Amino acid sequence: MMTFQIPQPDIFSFKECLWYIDRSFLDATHFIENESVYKWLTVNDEELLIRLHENEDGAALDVLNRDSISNDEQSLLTGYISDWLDLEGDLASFYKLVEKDRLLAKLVKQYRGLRIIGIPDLFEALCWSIIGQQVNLTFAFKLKSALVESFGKKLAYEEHPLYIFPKPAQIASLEIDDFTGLQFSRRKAEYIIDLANMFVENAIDKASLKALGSLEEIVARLVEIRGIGKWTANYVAMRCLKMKDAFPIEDVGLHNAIKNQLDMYEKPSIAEIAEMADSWKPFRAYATLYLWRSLADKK
DNA sequence: CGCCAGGCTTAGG
DNA sequence: CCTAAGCATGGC
Repeated sequence: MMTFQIPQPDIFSFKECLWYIDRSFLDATHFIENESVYKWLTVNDEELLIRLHENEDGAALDVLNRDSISNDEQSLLTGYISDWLDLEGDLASFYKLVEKDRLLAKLVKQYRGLRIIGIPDLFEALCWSIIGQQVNLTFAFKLKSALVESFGKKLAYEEHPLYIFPKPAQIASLEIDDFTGLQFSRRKAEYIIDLANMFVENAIDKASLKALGSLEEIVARLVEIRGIGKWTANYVAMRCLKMKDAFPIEDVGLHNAIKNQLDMYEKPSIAEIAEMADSWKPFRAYATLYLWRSLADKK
């Protein structure tokens, strides 16, 4: 095993980030034990078993299946963690922006240091958001775990199974019937298989999507894909491309969070949300994150 | 059993 | 451009 520190920003709470990761405890692509996250990553075509935890100097990363790593590997791993936990995100500016906000002022104090937990792999992010469409989260986690356990690469950490999310080529070779047994709807199976084919044909990739630059262009590009609407496009822009102003305004969880926080009798309309979210620009993704977080601690 | 769920597509104005 | 209906699969 070898260990190194991850440079971390001033405003950062490992505990809050861990809470968010642990929320998807059914997700077999990671595992949490003793406040440490275990995950297999592919770095330069090699599989590394990492353990992310916190020590007296901040966030630290162990590579469990290696005695040493190259500088190149260390910088790739550091970059991965930074992307995963959004360590570059400017929380200070966001907190400043909402310090008097009627919804967020309290939440950013309560969950200070929580950062957007990313899904760095674009294919995984898109699959996950398609899975999450119009079903409750409990069921969505169940679907993802079935997908990963059926078609992902099975590795392990000691006695715990730990998987690598299936590659597009693997999914592209499947039929709709391969999914229905996993409780996927035929429609979602179609979307995911078609998407996998796009990746195989290099019709979509993270770098060129990011290169489009603006949120509007990225969303416009994504919604051209069948099965991806505005909600999914913004969700992926938020969790994979780390666009700080991405805003899944149609999100039911967001609606419920606002309703709770403002003690409303009915969920707010899209128009009302758009209006209150105007002052959250250009950090609407972060506003969404903190509102989602609040759902676990209903008032 | 009924309503809801971190929506999308299609048909019809 | 906007609205409504239909959809598919469970959780609670």
